[in-house]
Amino acid sequence: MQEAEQLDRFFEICRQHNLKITPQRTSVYHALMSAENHPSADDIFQIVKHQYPNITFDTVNRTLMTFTQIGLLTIVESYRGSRRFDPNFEDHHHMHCLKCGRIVDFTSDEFDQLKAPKKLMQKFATVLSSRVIFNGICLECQNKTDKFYRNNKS
Amino acid sequence: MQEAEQLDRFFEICRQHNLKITPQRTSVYHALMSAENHPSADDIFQIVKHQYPNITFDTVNRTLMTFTQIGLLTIVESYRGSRRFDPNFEDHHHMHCLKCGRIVDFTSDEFDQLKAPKKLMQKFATVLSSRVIFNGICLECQNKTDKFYRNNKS
DNA sequence: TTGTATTTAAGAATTATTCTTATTTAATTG
DNA sequence: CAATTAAATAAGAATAATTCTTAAATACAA
Repeated sequence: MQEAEQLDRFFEICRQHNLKITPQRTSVYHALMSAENHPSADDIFQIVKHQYPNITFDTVNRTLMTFTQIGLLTIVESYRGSRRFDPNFEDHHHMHCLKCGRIVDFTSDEFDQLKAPKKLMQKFATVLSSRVIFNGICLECQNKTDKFYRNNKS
Repeated sequence: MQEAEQLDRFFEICRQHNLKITPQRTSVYHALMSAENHPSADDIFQIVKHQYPNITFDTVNRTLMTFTQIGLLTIVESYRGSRRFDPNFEDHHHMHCLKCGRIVDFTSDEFDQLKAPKKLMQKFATVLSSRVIFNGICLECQNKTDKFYRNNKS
């Protein structure tokens, strides 16, 4: 999607949810689209601060949570550290590095098709999404000597 | 495994890692074995406090992190809230309720067999574990009217 | 029984997130 | 193009979760 189209889609979705289109919100959305995978609220805050030096972390974080509520984002599963967001709605799966906390996306048609067992559905009314997660050690971390918790700090 | 056997295994693993067998550690281990699925450090703290009223949260939490390092536990993936632990090393998978944050275990021979795509392995030296995660709304939460973030507080 | 490295309790510090309140502003309407 | 008003923001305090620092206590090896 082109940048202009993306912005139009953003404005459209805000209108659909009666959210005012403020410069701050637009800037947060912009930062998100340009951010590396799975940014934290602070990552986005640092970017937006360049444009709006007076913006507060709370505003950025609240905006991200609002975006999550209206379906512009999801929150990524993690093992600790700060919450991380994901604007990528393409089907995809995650590999976590247990040393550095990096989360790498990958795609798999096979994994996209997995269905929840029927037995499980007796406890759950609705399934909204699914994901396959691998945990391991990335190449960069392989030679580091630091100890690590089985599931480590991000 | 019987309770006595479990304790013996615990002592054995502590010895292997040169960890002293303190009453506090033993109590934390005990609480873990009796806890409901995926307890938080505070859940365990509340249990252990009955036996050791002077124990601090820090001791319990540090002990749990130590147990994680020596492979007695894993940390469960989550979308927010406090860290949750899992002493269950049987292969299993998770369903998260996005409203109440409950995490339900389920088993699946099919899911146990999933292999990371070869392409991914160019970025990762080692794969240690994998899990399939479903997100949805549990039956109990289905009729609640509260708003919720796409991925909600635990 | 003694020595010592480890572990603990206590409390302070840090990190992440959310709340409260007064002010500002987007966007609707006259 | 004002005036109105509900929504959004900034600022700072509050809360929640976790980790650090230090001095005292203790497991256990010798």
